Amino acid sequence: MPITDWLPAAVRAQARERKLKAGEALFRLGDKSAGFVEVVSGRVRLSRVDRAGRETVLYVAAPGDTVAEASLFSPRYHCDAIASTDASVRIYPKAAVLAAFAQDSKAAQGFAATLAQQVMTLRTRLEQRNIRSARERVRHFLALNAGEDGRTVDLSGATLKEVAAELGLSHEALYRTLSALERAGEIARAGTTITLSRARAAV
Amino acid sequence: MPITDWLPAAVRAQARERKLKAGEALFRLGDKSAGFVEVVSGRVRLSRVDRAGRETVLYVAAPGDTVAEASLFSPRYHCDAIASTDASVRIYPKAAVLAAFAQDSKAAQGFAATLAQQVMTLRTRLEQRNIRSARERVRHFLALNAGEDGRTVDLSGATLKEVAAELGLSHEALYRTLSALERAGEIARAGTTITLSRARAAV
DNA sequence: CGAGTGATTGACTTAGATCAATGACCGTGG
DNA sequence: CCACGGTCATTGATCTAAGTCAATCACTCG
Repeated sequence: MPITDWLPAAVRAQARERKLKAGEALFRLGDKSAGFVEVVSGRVRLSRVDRAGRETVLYVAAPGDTVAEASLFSPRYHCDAIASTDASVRIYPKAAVLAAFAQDSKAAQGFAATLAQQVMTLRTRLEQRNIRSARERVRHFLALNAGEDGRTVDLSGATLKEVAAELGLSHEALYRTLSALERAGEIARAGTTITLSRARAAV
Repeated sequence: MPITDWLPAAVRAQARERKLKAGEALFRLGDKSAGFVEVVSGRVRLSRVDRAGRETVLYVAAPGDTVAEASLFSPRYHCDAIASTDASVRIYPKAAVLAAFAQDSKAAQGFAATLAQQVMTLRTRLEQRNIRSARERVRHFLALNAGEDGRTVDLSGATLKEVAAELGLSHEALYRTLSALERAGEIARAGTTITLSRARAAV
């Protein structure tokens, strides 16, 4: 869900760019919230540090991800944001965003729609993680990512390693599972595309 | 995030109640969207059925959960909603909700805030699932759920079995991990409460 | 032409799932 | 008032799927 889908150009124009060195903090728990953030390059992790000094990672944002949307409605940040690699980000000032929402209810709806969509996607992904078996997990993934025709999955743009990470599997496990499915005749692979065979064992 | 936190009473008053028998569909993919849904009792699953007739579960909603928020912004539902048990739900009519948002930008913001909060929670939960080791997973959970003092986790209201499900562990694994942590002196347990010991090995 | 990365496959190990059994509680119906 | 059925909490034994380590091949990029 690219940010351009819902954020009015007028607001986007007010973004502040910022470069971060690996290890540098973008904001810290308790800081006054400046706005929400889009990661342009690098990785930024959100985390909390407990009394014992131990860091608990909440999320690792990759390019294209946005974080701290909730800070729009809160005076302070609720966790730390730290660059895991050299990174660059865009900060969308809270005041500008909220003003846009107040004036233009379409913009607010677009924002809500994007968030609702994300909630759905995340719930689905979480559901996926409840599946224990690698094979079932991969089937779940393929079923959900099949294109219009319901039987073709196009991976172009993502490496299998990335898919493995999304599935919560080691890349080796994914390779093996895919070959097993292929050997079993459930899928056929051609380069960047996977085709589901119609003949499927009943569940 | 209870629905009363953000949905204006005027809209709540317009909810339609509906009872479902186990197996009965609340809506189906492609149906015109009536509004979003709060599950009052029972379980409702969201799923899709692929060409081969195989059902892929996207999410299982329990009492208190809301589903199909995104349908507010879409003319049709994008999946099936089927009662897994006898269930009752409340449907909040789209028109009423959207009208409230248009008139009262506070309501729209409240909605967005709730969604943003959920996105954060879900991302965190997903991050948790990326942790392979049961022990680390439990530590992550405890660190995130520690109360104000940063070292007390109160489980009242949730059984350990429920916690295990949330963590994506078998309940046995959770029991064992907790006893191991206790034996190791990392935590102390007293009935429904778990206390983190300050003395923690450095990471 | 190396260096770096993805894709793939083999061998080995282990953490956690699964199956099982037990005790503590709790409500409830006779 | 108590026996009975149900659920949670807990622990033991066993098994296997998936992680980890490792090696190879194909590419691509300066």
